[in-house]
Amino acid sequence: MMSSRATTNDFYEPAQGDLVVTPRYAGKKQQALEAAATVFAEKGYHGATTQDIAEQMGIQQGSLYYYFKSKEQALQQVCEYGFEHFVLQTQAIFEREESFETKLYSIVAAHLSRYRKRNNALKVHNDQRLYLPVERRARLKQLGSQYREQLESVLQQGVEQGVLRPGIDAHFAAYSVIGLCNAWGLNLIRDEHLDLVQVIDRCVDLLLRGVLI
Amino acid sequence: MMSSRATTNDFYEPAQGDLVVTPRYAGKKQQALEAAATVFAEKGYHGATTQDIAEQMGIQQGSLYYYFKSKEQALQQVCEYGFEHFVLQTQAIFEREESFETKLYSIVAAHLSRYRKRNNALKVHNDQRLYLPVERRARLKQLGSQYREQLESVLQQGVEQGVLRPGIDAHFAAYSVIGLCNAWGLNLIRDEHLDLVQVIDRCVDLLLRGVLI
DNA sequence: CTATTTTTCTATAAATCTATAGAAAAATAG
DNA sequence: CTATTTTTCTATAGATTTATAGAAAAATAG
Repeated sequence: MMSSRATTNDFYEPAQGDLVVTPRYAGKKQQALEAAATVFAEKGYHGATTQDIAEQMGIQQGSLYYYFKSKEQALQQVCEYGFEHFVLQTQAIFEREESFETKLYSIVAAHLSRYRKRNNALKVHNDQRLYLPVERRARLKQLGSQYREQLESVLQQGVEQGVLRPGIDAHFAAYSVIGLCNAWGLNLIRDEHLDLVQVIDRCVDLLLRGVLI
Repeated sequence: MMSSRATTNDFYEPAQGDLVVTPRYAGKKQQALEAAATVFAEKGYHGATTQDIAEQMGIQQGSLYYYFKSKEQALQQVCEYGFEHFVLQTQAIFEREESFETKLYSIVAAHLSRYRKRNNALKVHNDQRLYLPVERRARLKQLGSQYREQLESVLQQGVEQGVLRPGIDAHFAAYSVIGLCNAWGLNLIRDEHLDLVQVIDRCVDLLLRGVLI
């Protein structure tokens, strides 16, 4: 029996690139994604070679093409893998019934925790996705909008409920939350000794109350 | 007469790489730096070729090596050029005698304005400098520490003068200011229509007062 | 104008990298 | 165990890329 592993189309294949898959293949494909994520995160997309990725997996360079059609497809799949995880995980938080402050705390905590887990795929998404041609970024764009819109609506609700100052622009605030989290996320990766909980607390505190007395 | 353009050492040469320089050379070298900055900013260090840079300058690929010893040296010089400008410009602000709020405003304004001027070299410094081997990053590290320390001392003064809440950690706050500015800087580059002054006002407001009522 | 110096060009060596083809090895099914 | 399918390996074509050398052209000095 033939599996449908060899799809004819690069773009519409499902996330893992396979319709019918042996358990062994699924596991190795996962390994391939993580090897690619590790290498792309460290060396950047163009700085990394397929040789590097294969080495990281413990296979030969040519064998890598059993799991990826091309280096570019590997980048796309790593980005989607990392960001999808992230967005779906945060999804749940948006739907909870909680106070604004608690919700913001959960969002920041989820965002920063991911970095501490050294999520290479998410880092690759943040730093390298723009090296993909636009056609390959459609899904990423959709996920990004979804995330930002939901974050915006949390903030908008805060304004409407009178918890936030009336002058606060939800769009601006959403970008700022994301930006601050990404900046501290990098620090968390760089500096092993940073206390995750303390960083979360301080970020939330800064966002809520600012620095003034 | 011989100029000392050909230095024997890659690392200790002055910023422009030249001790004695004809005016024509100086101008062209400047062009070379900006061409490299433009190309590195758009395609990333590894994604860019010396061919791309030469094309951007309007010369042949081989001719580029009259201005740079290597592609790596070009990246180093672009990063130093961009960051040095930035740090020196901001230097002045730190030394002024002004209220905390005014000072913070000036700092954020200076940071963000640079991005709006599409400062490719600064973007390259932020995004690509880690692709340089450590030996080539010594000066950049020094400049970075200098900047962060001065920003920290502004914040520390704020705490000591009782303008800022006692719980504020100057180190954390300094990183946050930089992180927020860099995040919005990218947006300013991406979206031509963003109102610079509005972004500055909102960033400062968020940092000072947070989002809570 | 002529000689000298500076700048650019052309051509190319040498290294590297992606992607493919077909053989070999390993795993699985009957 | 044998046949089939899946996975990996080896070898390599073909394209790109960095960096260098030496000739040619342009600018400058005397």
